[in-house]
Amino acid sequence: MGTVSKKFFQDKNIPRVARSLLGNVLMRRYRGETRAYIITDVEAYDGPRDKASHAYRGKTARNALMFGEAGRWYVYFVYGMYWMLNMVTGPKEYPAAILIRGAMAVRSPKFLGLGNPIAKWQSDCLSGPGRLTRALHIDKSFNGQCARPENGLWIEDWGIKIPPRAIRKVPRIGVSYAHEWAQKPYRFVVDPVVRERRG
DNA sequence: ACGATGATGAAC
DNA sequence: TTCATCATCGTA
Repeated sequence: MGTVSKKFFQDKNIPRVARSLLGNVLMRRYRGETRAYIITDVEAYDGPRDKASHAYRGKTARNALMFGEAGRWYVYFVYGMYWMLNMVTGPKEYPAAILIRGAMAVRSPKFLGLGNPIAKWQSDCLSGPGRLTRALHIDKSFNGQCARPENGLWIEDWGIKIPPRAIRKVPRIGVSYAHEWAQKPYRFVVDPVVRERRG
């Protein structure tokens, strides 16, 4: 329970960290209002050999954060329109990050911390990394920030457990250029059907 | 299936 | 300095 700290993200097993992030809660404070989003869709970008990763061709001005300390946001711009929200993960100098692709908005902040089953929360789905950052007003100003409440964007553990059979391991999106790495099941999604059934 | 829309990085 | 590409999305 409580704010997820740097230590959680320092694990060298990046796919494992990505998977454990499902069910954690992305928190956003914007113009005096705090909103909560249960993370349902993530992708792991794992180390210098991952051909799908920005870090594959070495350190550059854009990706330098991926080589730095875990627990900071890595936010970059793609396709002339969209901001991608990533959490820097892994040991220092090991370039890795987790892209947050989807979440469920918790409608009623009154449920904060009550441990209600996930199915009983009235919520809206945010599907797609570009839609998510647009909805949360996330832009480059978060790049390099620590994930802490003071910075307006952080992650909390509410003790929500996603049953293993509700998690689909599938290939990552939009990385067909990555050859054999494109097929690796580094995307973790909470299956919406199972999510409804189980609660 | 394709266009919007601009940063990035590699080539020249 | 040019140029292809891009961890996407909305419309068709």
